Amino acid sequence: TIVASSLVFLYSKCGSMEESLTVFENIPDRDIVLWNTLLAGYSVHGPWQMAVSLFEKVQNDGCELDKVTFMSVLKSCASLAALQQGQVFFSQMVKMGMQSDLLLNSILVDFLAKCGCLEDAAYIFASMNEHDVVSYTAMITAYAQQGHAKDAVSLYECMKQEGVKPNEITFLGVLNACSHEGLVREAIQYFKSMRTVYNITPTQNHCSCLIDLLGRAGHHVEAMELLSHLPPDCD
RNA sequence: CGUUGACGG
Repeated sequence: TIVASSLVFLYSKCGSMEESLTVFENIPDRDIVLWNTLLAGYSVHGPWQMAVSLFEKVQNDGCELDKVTFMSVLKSCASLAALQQGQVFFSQMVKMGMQSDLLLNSILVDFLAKCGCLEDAAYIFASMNEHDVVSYTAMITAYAQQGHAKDAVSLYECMKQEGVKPNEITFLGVLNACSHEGLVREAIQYFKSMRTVYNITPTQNHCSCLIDLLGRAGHHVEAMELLSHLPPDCD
């Protein structure tokens, strides 16, 4: 059973969900962690609907739901933009008296934002008593994706003031925000600060984002120049 | 003990 559990983990980790499910079903005594392992696999690799439909079977199997279980299904609902389904999970969570923590709140922010409920996401974010680079980045990315570039940028500034260091994913959100708003100067400044302030090497994703931004703003010369400095295997 | 969060065009 230990070997089988490890297999479920490994298959789930690498996205071989059919194999994972096959092994899972042949394990006689499944506990909540094993269920969570499977659900987490579906929440990352899909099909996300599987996480949702398997959820009700967890309790039938005699396992007690925990935070990790809800994280997986809420994450799946986020990917599906399934607002109502996610709200059902959330209210069930509240009814169970489960207290939300930093990770769960980050998922909630992401879930609400992906469902188009930006205000609700911002409300949850504001109500959190603790933030880290992930929760900030989730909110910044949410603003950026909905075209609220200024909110994204100002939240980024706020994050720096709080002493939270941005990472490469944060910058993708910030650059994306600048792209929407045509904030060329700011984008270039942020881009440069990645190296100079945070010792982060920009990836191809960052470069693509910046090139796209420059192109959209009509700065084709600069865009071409940046392109010429990139590794040859760029898209 | 093993399972959990943010990823641009």
